[in-house]
Amino acid sequence: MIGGRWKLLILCKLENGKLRFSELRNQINGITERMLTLQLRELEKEGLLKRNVYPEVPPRVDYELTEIAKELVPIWSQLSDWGGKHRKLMDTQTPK
Amino acid sequence: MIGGRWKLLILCKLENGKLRFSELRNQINGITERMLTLQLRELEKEGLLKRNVYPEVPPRVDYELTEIAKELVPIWSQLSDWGGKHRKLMDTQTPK
DNA sequence: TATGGTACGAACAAATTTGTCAGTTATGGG
DNA sequence: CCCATAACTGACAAATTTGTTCGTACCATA
Repeated sequence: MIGGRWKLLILCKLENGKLRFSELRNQINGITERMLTLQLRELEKEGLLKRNVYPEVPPRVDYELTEIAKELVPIWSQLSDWGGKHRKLMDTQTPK
Repeated sequence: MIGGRWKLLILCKLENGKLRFSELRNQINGITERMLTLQLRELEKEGLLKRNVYPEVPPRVDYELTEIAKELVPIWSQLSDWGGKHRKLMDTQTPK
């Protein structure tokens, strides 16, 4: 469910609260609008995030983690710690 | 590093000790020899598992988790717990 | 009337990951 | 000599994921 190039990254950005589409786009280096849309849609379908549309002009939409996704936060933070600890291992694949 | 369709599965199988190539092949439903080889090679390069070749005939090779990979065990077991707890969420993608 | 910002969608192409299938090596047993 | 076995390897194809480029609706403002 959280596989692929962007999903974990998106979820992490939402760890500290709601973000708008454009905020996510700006914070995630290299993602295209298309990919962001696709991934957000999938995460929504999977029940990991909630999409809020505000009926304004210009349009405003934001995203937030569901309760279920919040339970994952401590887990991926452990993964992140592991990654930090064994950083050298990852040099083979981080260059890009 | 542990992304893709097979890697976590392979690592999980090795949680309780060494397994031979053929044992992995038999325990992992649906994997082809080619995929198993490729994934094992990558996991080895990444430093997550160790390959032992015994100079016998017929040939024997087995694989085991490295210390570093063992540190990941509790983490993916938490992921697994999370999955069990929210199983209904996953019905969308488990059918196959 | 023309322009701009926001959050997309659609058509298509490129790249990456998986899968299929047919070998290969090495050696002891019949 | 021929066969069987374990663990692969290589050529190629199919499927999946990502990326590129353009277009849309909406209304406010100049």
